[in-house]
Amino acid sequence: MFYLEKEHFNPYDTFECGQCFRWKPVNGAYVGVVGGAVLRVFEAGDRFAVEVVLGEMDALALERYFDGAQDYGAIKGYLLEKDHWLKLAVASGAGIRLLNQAPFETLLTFILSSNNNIPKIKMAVADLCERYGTFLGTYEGEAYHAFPTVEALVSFTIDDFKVKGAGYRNKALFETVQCIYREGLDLNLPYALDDLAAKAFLKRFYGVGDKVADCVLLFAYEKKNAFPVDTWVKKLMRELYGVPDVQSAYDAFASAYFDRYGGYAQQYLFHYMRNLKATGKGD
DNA sequence: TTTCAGGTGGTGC
DNA sequence: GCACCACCTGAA
Repeated sequence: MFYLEKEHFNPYDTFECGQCFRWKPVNGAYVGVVGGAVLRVFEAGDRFAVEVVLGEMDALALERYFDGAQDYGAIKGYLLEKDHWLKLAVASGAGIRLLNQAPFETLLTFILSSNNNIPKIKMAVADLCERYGTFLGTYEGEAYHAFPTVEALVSFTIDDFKVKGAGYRNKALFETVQCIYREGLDLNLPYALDDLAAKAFLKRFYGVGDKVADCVLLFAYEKKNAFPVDTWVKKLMRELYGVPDVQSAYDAFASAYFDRYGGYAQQYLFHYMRNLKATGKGD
């Protein structure tokens, strides 16, 4: 069993903030697939417990997945001193942890996210795994599948990628898988590359632009200063910080203002904006 | 029946 | 460079 302190972790904040699409609430707990394992996260007294219910995952891998190397006290302390909005955002999303996910899965998942919405992204990822992923077993009457590998997907046609909810993005999935295979690309390479080179590595793929590339840098390659700029983030930069509605202005503001904790700032602020909308208090 | 969704690639200037 | 625009499709 692996444990996370409540001060810097909450399943809802972490799993519903849009960084991952394979976790779902089950009987008051959260169940999700990570690599070849199925995990269950539940409240255990003054902290949360992570139990491996199917497959295997060692403590080191769990710690890495849950971003255990980072000092969240220090990150939050740095951000909430910045301004009023970050103070509110950090408080409202105090349970967010940035998960360190597998590169191939994160790449394909965020290709599916473009001009899409969260329920449909989840649907597409689930269908992709169900069809082409390795069966991991059954837990509480529910079947679980791993995310498919490059090798498993490379023989499929463009039509095979028309999974439920994918729509026209099937072409991007197909092209990306083909490109990785054809060029014999090592998806572990970007870990060792600097930010610019890593981003260029990702943008070679059809269907990967600035936003998707930044998401993969942040959620898979542990580039914690990556700052994905989507419509929500643009909105909050305009409305909270008075940034003009020009792409270059958004980029310049993000790197100058949030510095090395850009990814964390983005998640706290994003979470905050979405919750404002969800509770009907904001616009 | 429309409209919208956590963008991207293609086109035209 | 930058401004448009089409694009699958489930849900409201």
